[in-house]
Amino acid sequence: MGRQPCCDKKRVKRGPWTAEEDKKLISFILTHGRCCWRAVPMLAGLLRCGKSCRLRWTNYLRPDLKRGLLTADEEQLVVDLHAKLGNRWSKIAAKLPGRTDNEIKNHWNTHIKKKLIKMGIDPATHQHLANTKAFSQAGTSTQSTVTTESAKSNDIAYPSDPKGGCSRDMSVPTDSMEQSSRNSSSHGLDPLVNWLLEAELPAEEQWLNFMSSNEDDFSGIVKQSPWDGSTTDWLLDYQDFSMDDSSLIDGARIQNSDGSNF
DNA sequence: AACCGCAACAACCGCCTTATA
DNA sequence: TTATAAGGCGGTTGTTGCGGT
Repeated sequence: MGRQPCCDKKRVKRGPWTAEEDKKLISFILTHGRCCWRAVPMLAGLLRCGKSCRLRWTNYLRPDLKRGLLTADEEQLVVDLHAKLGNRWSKIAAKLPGRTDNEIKNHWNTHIKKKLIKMGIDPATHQHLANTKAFSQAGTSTQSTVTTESAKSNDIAYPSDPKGGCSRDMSVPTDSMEQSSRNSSSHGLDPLVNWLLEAELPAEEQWLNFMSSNEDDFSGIVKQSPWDGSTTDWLLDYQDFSMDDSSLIDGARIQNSDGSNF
């Protein structure tokens, strides 16, 4: 007996979400909190797969999401964490509040990876591409797995970085990353990275938990949700959008009333 | 103006893990 | 203990917009 599909693919809508669908989903979750995702489409009046709803909410509609490109510091942290954790995007994302695994994964693949390659770093292993002529001729260290201290510029700082990145012995073989992540004190990570790896950051669900326990009390949501003062403004703004207003989808998406992104 | 190639990112797919009956 | 449902994760694909020709 095979696994059942998560939804009837013939009956669900696919592709980009419309503003109206977003509105329905947001409205539903604001009213009921997050419950069983499989039931959400039906209850919210959406012709979408529950999984699709979850993804849309998690990666795009959650009010605590930061929008826009990763900052240099965030990018640096991603590199450091990736060196330790590998492609565990959800783990990495957990250390960057307001960022999603999908966002980080995309940013890695489109930006960071290229930067590292340009710098002569293998993005997979975080080691210098030792066998490339250019770097071996330049006398670059060949086996140091690299992470960094801090990013003060847009460039990722790496040892032997021709642009002058800082150097540090970070010889953590990729294969042992899992082990290293369990015992981060065994090597010389930044205190910040260590702390981030060990600390349980506040869960984004906190406010949702609150919502779940106060489903009938919207005043409470307005008082305590991360939307804070801009909450109602945003909701009003959102509801003012025309359904055909594709700028909502294509542009900076959801913005505070002062124009700043969430 | 039209076409093409590329980059960016939203969304999907399939597998894995976890919870529960 | 096992089967199943549901959520979560990571890899991949599809769409869109932009710059160059």
